Amino acid sequence: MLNPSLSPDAAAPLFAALGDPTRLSLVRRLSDGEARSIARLSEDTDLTRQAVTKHLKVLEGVGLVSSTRSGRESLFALQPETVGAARDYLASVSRQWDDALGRLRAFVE
Amino acid sequence: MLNPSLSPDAAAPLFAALGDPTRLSLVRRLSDGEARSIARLSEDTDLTRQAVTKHLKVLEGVGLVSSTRSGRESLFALQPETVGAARDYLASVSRQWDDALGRLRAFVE
DNA sequence: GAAAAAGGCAACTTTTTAGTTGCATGTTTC
DNA sequence: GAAACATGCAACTAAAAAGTTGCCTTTTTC
Repeated sequence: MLNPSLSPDAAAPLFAALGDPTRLSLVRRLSDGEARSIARLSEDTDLTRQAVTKHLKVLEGVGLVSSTRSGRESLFALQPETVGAARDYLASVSRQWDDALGRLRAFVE
Repeated sequence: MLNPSLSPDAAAPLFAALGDPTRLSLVRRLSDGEARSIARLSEDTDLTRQAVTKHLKVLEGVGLVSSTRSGRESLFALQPETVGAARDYLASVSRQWDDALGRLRAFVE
Protein backbone atom coordinates (compact mmCIF):
# COMPACT_ATOMS: atom_id res chain seq x y z
CA MET A 1 0.00 0.00 0.00
CA LEU A 2 1.58 3.18 -1.11
CA ASN A 3 -1.11 5.59 -0.12
CA PRO A 4 -3.24 4.17 2.64
CA SER A 5 -2.52 7.06 4.98
CA LEU A 6 -4.74 7.44 7.99
CA SER A 7 -8.13 9.10 7.76
CA PRO A 8 -8.24 12.70 9.00
CA ASP A 9 -10.23 11.53 12.00
CA ALA A 10 -7.52 9.04 12.90
CA ALA A 11 -4.59 11.33 12.19
CA ALA A 12 -5.88 14.49 13.88
CA PRO A 13 -5.32 13.26 17.47
CA LEU A 14 -1.72 12.59 16.53
CA PHE A 15 -1.18 16.14 15.35
CA ALA A 16 -3.11 17.50 18.30
CA ALA A 17 -0.69 15.69 20.60
CA LEU A 18 2.23 17.24 18.73
CA GLY A 19 0.56 20.63 18.70
CA ASP A 20 1.73 21.78 22.11
CA PRO A 21 5.19 23.31 22.53
CA THR A 22 5.90 21.41 25.73
CA ARG A 23 4.95 18.09 24.19
CA LEU A 24 6.79 18.78 20.97
CA SER A 25 9.87 19.58 23.05
CA LEU A 26 9.52 16.31 24.89
CA VAL A 27 9.32 14.45 21.60
CA ARG A 28 12.35 16.30 20.37
CA ARG A 29 14.34 15.51 23.48
CA LEU A 30 13.42 11.84 23.32
CA SER A 31 14.31 11.60 19.65
CA ASP A 32 17.89 10.68 20.49
CA GLY A 33 16.61 7.23 21.34
CA GLU A 34 17.30 7.39 25.04
CA ALA A 35 14.59 6.67 27.60
CA ARG A 36 14.20 9.23 30.37
CA SER A 37 12.44 9.45 33.72
CA ILE A 38 9.74 11.98 34.48
CA ALA A 39 12.05 13.73 36.93
CA ARG A 40 14.70 14.04 34.26
CA LEU A 41 12.23 15.35 31.72
CA SER A 42 10.92 17.88 34.24
CA GLU A 43 14.31 19.39 34.93
CA ASP A 44 14.66 21.85 32.07
CA THR A 45 11.25 23.41 32.31
CA ASP A 46 9.38 25.76 34.61
CA LEU A 47 6.36 23.49 34.65
CA THR A 48 5.62 21.28 37.60
CA ARG A 49 6.38 17.59 37.46
CA GLN A 50 2.65 16.85 37.37
CA ALA A 51 2.16 19.03 34.33
CA VAL A 52 4.95 17.21 32.53
CA THR A 53 3.40 13.91 33.59
CA LYS A 54 0.10 14.93 32.02
CA HIS A 55 1.80 15.81 28.77
CA LEU A 56 3.61 12.49 28.74
CA LYS A 57 0.29 10.69 29.26
CA VAL A 58 -1.16 12.52 26.28
CA LEU A 59 1.79 11.48 24.15
CA GLU A 60 1.49 7.93 25.40
CA GLY A 61 -2.24 7.96 24.72
CA VAL A 62 -1.66 8.42 20.99
CA GLY A 63 1.31 6.07 20.90
CA LEU A 64 4.01 8.67 20.36
CA VAL A 65 5.87 7.47 23.44
CA SER A 66 5.81 4.39 25.64
CA SER A 67 6.69 3.94 29.27
CA THR A 68 8.13 1.21 31.41
CA ARG A 69 8.53 1.12 35.13
CA SER A 70 12.02 0.61 36.49
CA GLY A 71 12.23 0.58 40.22
CA ARG A 72 10.91 3.83 41.55
CA GLU A 73 11.01 5.62 38.26
CA SER A 74 9.10 5.27 35.02
CA LEU A 75 11.04 5.70 31.84
CA PHE A 76 9.60 7.21 28.70
CA ALA A 77 10.86 6.45 25.23
CA LEU A 78 9.94 7.70 21.80
CA GLN A 79 7.83 5.45 19.58
CA PRO A 80 9.35 6.23 16.19
CA GLU A 81 6.76 4.32 14.15
CA THR A 82 4.05 6.71 15.28
CA VAL A 83 6.17 9.73 14.42
CA GLY A 84 6.61 8.09 11.05
CA ALA A 85 2.87 7.67 10.63
CA ALA A 86 2.30 11.39 11.20
CA ARG A 87 5.11 12.28 8.84
CA ASP A 88 3.73 9.93 6.20
CA TYR A 89 0.32 11.52 6.47
CA LEU A 90 1.76 14.92 5.61
CA ALA A 91 3.90 13.36 2.92
CA SER A 92 0.76 11.99 1.31
CA VAL A 93 -0.85 15.43 1.39
CA SER A 94 2.27 16.87 -0.22
CA ARG A 95 2.32 14.16 -2.81
CA GLN A 96 -1.31 14.65 -3.71
CA TRP A 97 -0.58 18.31 -4.32
CA ASP A 98 2.49 17.54 -6.38
CA ASP A 99 0.53 15.07 -8.50
CA ALA A 100 -2.17 17.64 -9.11
CA LEU A 101 0.42 20.17 -10.14
CA GLY A 102 1.98 17.62 -12.45
CA ARG A 103 -1.31 16.93 -14.16
CA LEU A 104 -1.88 20.64 -14.59
CA ARG A 105 1.51 21.03 -16.20
CA ALA A 106 0.84 18.13 -18.52
CA PHE A 107 -2.48 19.62 -19.49
CA VAL A 108 -0.99 22.99 -20.33
CA GLU A 109 1.64 21.48 -22.57
CA MET B 1 20.55 23.51 5.14
CA LEU B 2 19.84 19.91 5.82
CA ASN B 3 18.67 20.10 9.38
CA PRO B 4 17.50 23.57 10.28
CA SER B 5 14.02 22.43 11.20
CA LEU B 6 11.85 24.83 13.15
CA SER B 7 12.08 25.13 16.91
CA PRO B 8 9.39 23.28 18.85
CA ASP B 9 7.86 26.63 19.77
CA ALA B 10 7.60 27.60 16.14
CA ALA B 11 6.43 24.23 14.88
CA ALA B 12 3.83 23.48 17.55
CA PRO B 13 1.22 25.97 16.26
CA LEU B 14 1.45 24.26 12.90
CA PHE B 15 0.67 20.87 14.37
CA ALA B 16 -2.01 22.38 16.57
CA ALA B 17 -3.71 23.72 13.46
CA LEU B 18 -3.56 20.27 11.89
CA GLY B 19 -4.74 18.64 15.10
CA ASP B 20 -8.44 19.08 14.53
CA PRO B 21 -10.36 16.59 12.38
CA THR B 22 -12.35 19.29 10.62
CA ARG B 23 -9.25 21.28 9.75
CA LEU B 24 -7.30 18.23 8.70
CA SER B 25 -10.18 17.31 6.42
CA LEU B 26 -10.12 20.78 4.89
CA VAL B 27 -6.40 20.44 4.25
CA ARG B 28 -6.98 17.05 2.70
CA ARG B 29 -9.72 18.33 0.45
CA LEU B 30 -7.63 21.27 -0.68
CA SER B 31 -4.62 19.08 -1.39
CA ASP B 32 -5.78 18.50 -4.96
CA GLY B 33 -4.55 21.99 -5.72
CA GLU B 34 -7.95 23.54 -6.40
CA ALA B 35 -9.11 26.65 -4.60
CA ARG B 36 -12.57 26.51 -3.08
CA SER B 37 -15.07 28.94 -1.62
CA ILE B 38 -16.25 28.81 1.96
CA ALA B 39 -19.70 27.79 0.79
CA ARG B 40 -18.24 24.92 -1.17
CA LEU B 41 -16.10 23.79 1.75
CA SER B 42 -19.12 23.94 4.05
CA GLU B 43 -21.24 21.65 1.93
CA ASP B 44 -20.07 18.23 3.04
CA THR B 45 -20.17 18.83 6.76
CA ASP B 46 -22.77 19.24 9.45
CA LEU B 47 -21.02 22.28 10.85
CA THR B 48 -22.30 25.75 10.17
CA ARG B 49 -20.62 27.94 7.60
CA GLN B 50 -19.28 30.16 10.37
CA ALA B 51 -17.63 27.26 12.10
CA VAL B 52 -15.91 26.30 8.88
CA THR B 53 -14.88 29.91 8.39
CA LYS B 54 -13.24 29.94 11.80
CA HIS B 55 -11.31 26.79 11.00
CA LEU B 56 -10.14 28.29 7.73
CA LYS B 57 -8.94 31.38 9.57
CA VAL B 58 -6.94 29.20 11.92
CA LEU B 59 -5.34 27.42 8.98
CA GLU B 60 -4.66 30.73 7.30
CA GLY B 61 -3.18 32.09 10.52
CA VAL B 62 -0.38 29.54 10.44
CA GLY B 63 0.07 29.76 6.69
CA LEU B 64 -1.34 26.37 5.79
CA VAL B 65 -3.85 27.97 3.42
CA SER B 66 -4.22 31.34 1.75
CA SER B 67 -7.32 33.17 0.59
CA THR B 68 -8.16 35.57 -2.19
CA ARG B 69 -11.35 37.41 -2.76
CA SER B 70 -13.10 36.86 -6.04
CA GLY B 71 -16.30 38.80 -6.40
CA ARG B 72 -18.65 37.80 -3.65
CA GLU B 73 -16.74 34.72 -2.65
CA SER B 74 -13.37 34.15 -1.05
CA LEU B 75 -11.37 31.26 -2.31
CA PHE B 76 -9.07 29.20 -0.14
CA ALA B 77 -6.09 27.30 -1.44
CA LEU B 78 -3.53 25.03 0.18
CA GLN B 79 -0.09 26.45 0.88
CA PRO B 80 2.04 23.38 0.18
CA GLU B 81 5.30 24.88 1.46
CA THR B 82 3.86 25.06 4.95
CA VAL B 83 2.67 21.48 4.79
CA GLY B 84 6.20 20.63 3.73
CA ALA B 85 7.66 22.46 6.69
CA ALA B 86 5.56 20.41 9.11
CA ARG B 87 6.45 17.22 7.30
CA ASP B 88 10.13 18.12 7.37
CA TYR B 89 10.01 18.75 11.08
CA LEU B 90 8.78 15.22 11.69
CA ALA B 91 11.26 13.89 9.19
CA SER B 92 14.04 15.48 11.21
CA VAL B 93 12.75 13.85 14.38
CA SER B 94 12.68 10.51 12.59
CA ARG B 95 16.13 11.02 11.23
CA GLN B 96 17.56 11.93 14.60
CA TRP B 97 16.17 8.70 15.94
CA ASP B 98 17.54 6.67 13.05
CA ASP B 99 20.96 8.22 13.49
CA ALA B 100 20.96 7.37 17.17
CA LEU B 101 19.99 3.81 16.35
CA GLY B 102 22.76 3.65 13.80
CA ARG B 103 25.36 4.78 16.30
CA LEU B 104 24.11 2.21 18.77
CA ARG B 105 24.46 -0.52 16.17
CA ALA B 106 27.96 0.61 15.31
CA PHE B 107 28.88 0.61 18.97
CA VAL B 108 27.65 -2.93 19.52
CA GLU B 109 29.61 -4.31 16.57
C1' DG C 1 14.39 2.14 59.80
C1' DA C 2 14.19 7.04 58.74
C1' DA C 3 14.89 10.40 55.24
C1' DA C 4 15.05 11.37 50.49
C1' DA C 5 13.70 10.51 45.81
C1' DA C 6 10.25 9.30 42.18
C1' DG C 7 5.90 8.98 41.17
C1' DG C 8 0.47 8.37 41.32
C1' DC C 9 -4.11 10.31 42.24
C1' DA C 10 -7.68 13.62 42.64
C1' DA C 11 -9.85 18.07 43.07
C1' DC C 12 -9.84 22.51 41.53
C1' DT C 13 -9.03 26.99 38.73
C1' DT C 14 -8.19 29.36 34.52
C1' DT C 15 -7.82 29.76 29.74
C1' DT C 16 -8.63 28.36 25.23
C1' DT C 17 -11.26 26.32 21.66
C1' DA C 18 -15.24 24.83 19.10
C1' DG C 19 -19.48 25.93 17.87
C1' DT C 20 -23.81 28.54 17.68
C1' DT C 21 -27.17 32.37 16.63
C1' DG C 22 -28.42 36.81 14.82
C1' DC C 23 -27.73 40.45 11.93
C1' DA C 24 -25.29 43.49 8.61
C1' DT C 25 -22.74 44.16 4.08
C1' DG C 26 -21.23 43.51 -0.62
C1' DT C 27 -22.42 40.83 -5.33
C1' DT C 28 -24.97 38.60 -8.84
C1' DT C 29 -28.83 37.59 -11.36
C1' DC C 30 -33.40 38.49 -13.45
C1' DG D 1 -33.96 47.20 -8.20
C1' DA D 2 -35.34 43.20 -5.63
C1' DA D 3 -34.28 38.54 -4.47
C1' DA D 4 -30.80 35.28 -3.82
C1' DC D 5 -26.13 34.25 -2.76
C1' DA D 6 -21.60 34.58 -0.27
C1' DT D 7 -19.52 36.31 3.32
C1' DG D 8 -18.23 39.25 7.57
C1' DC D 9 -18.78 40.55 12.40
C1' DA D 10 -19.94 40.16 17.25
C1' DA D 11 -21.75 38.22 21.37
C1' DC D 12 -22.51 34.24 23.67
C1' DT D 13 -22.37 29.18 25.45
C1' DA D 14 -20.31 24.93 26.37
C1' DA D 15 -16.69 21.92 26.62
C1' DA D 16 -11.90 20.69 26.69
C1' DA D 17 -7.12 21.63 27.88
C1' DA D 18 -3.34 23.29 30.67
C1' DG D 19 -1.67 23.85 34.92
C1' DT D 20 -1.67 23.97 39.99
C1' DT D 21 -1.81 22.26 44.88
C1' DG D 22 -2.07 18.76 48.38
C1' DC D 23 -1.52 14.30 49.89
C1' DC D 24 -0.44 9.35 49.63
C1' DT D 25 2.46 5.14 48.13
C1' DT D 26 6.64 2.81 46.69
C1' DT D 27 11.78 2.50 46.34
C1' DT D 28 16.37 3.80 47.49
C1' DT D 29 19.99 5.24 50.25
C1' DC D 30 22.56 5.82 54.66
